[in-house]
Amino acid sequence: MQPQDTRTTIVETAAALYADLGYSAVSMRDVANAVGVTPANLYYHFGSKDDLIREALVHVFAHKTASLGDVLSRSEEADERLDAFIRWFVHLLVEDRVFFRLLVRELTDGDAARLEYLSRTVLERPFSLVRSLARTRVPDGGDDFLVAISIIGVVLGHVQLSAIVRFLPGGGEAHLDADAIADHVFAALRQSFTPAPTKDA
Amino acid sequence: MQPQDTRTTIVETAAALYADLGYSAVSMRDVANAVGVTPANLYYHFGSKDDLIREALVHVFAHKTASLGDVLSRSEEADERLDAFIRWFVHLLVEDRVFFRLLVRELTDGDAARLEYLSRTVLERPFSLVRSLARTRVPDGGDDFLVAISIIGVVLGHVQLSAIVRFLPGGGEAHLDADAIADHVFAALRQSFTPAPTKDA
DNA sequence: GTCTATATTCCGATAGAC
DNA sequence: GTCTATCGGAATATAGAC
Repeated sequence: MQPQDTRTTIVETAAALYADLGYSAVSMRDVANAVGVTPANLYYHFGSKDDLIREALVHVFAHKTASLGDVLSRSEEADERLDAFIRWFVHLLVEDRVFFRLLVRELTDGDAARLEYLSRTVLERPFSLVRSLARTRVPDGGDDFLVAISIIGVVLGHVQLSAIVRFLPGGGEAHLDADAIADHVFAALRQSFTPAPTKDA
Repeated sequence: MQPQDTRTTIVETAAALYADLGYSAVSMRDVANAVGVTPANLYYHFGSKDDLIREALVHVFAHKTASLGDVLSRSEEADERLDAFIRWFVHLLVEDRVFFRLLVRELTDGDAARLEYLSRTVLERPFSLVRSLARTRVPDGGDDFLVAISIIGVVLGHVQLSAIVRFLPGGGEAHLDADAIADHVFAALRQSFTPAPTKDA
């Protein structure tokens, strides 16, 4: 975070506040106070609150999937690639709280334009990679699109439900560990999307 | 919605607005205008905005899982029970938009007290049922708690990602149908959590 | 039980000095 | 580029008439 230009500090501070509290719960005054400047300063750098929100989203989401290509290019073997993706995605969601929470907020509250932007910039690339991963393991008549959604969805669901794990019977700290989640999801998906021996063939 | 007492109308109107826009984005004026009364009237029925939010959540979540017991008691066979749960849960999330969106909002923004309440009233019961379902199919050394989280999480993830399905390559209306999602998730989970033939045994 | 009227604080946003 | 000062309106909430 070192000393950097005010504009970047504002964007990063705003993103963290929006992730924690939501857009409408965070006023321009709140952001200004957290940064240590006056509200008027924010209006010098950004035309409106909506502009600041948009820039904060771009800042957090941009280039977030850049490393995925490298992760997947390390192996040609299907299981290893699936494992690598799951581990990468779980760690991203668990460790980058701002990214995870803004992602969920956008899935819930984003308008069509922002959702389309989000899809193109952060999700389309990993989604296409996951979908081609899925295509090699989907059973006859299966839908590789839905398989890809399941892979992404089960990871998202796990991280989201971690908010109540400690309130559910049998839940404990061990179920919140990123590697434990990744291990479990990989073991499940590996079996799920490997064609099983059919009984009537 | 027929003519009913003002208090109930306020609660239901508020719940719908909170689900769509979020708590802080909806003012007491907004709720009052939507109901057709004055803001002062809301403060006759509810002590504060937080009280109204709390009552709206209780109204939407209470007894929401009452029908699950009946659904699961119709069969003793493991696959049929898993299928019945998945179908019931997918339809609940897809068809009750207010419930689904308030559930996601609480998972994201709820404080510990509200999350504990949410867990007890809506999630603990289905969770325990899913967990006992899981216990019969989890492989040796598997964690039935994480299996239950996966089952609930993949359904939640599917419905949540439906917001961007139309923006992803290959996505279409067919992938938004509740029964199509339920069919796919059941087929996937059935294989995933049935012990597969082990190679080294 | 619902209203009018209002107190007080906070909101997004702008003008203009430095 | 950052500030002080402020505008007009909207926020939560209350007092008191009907």
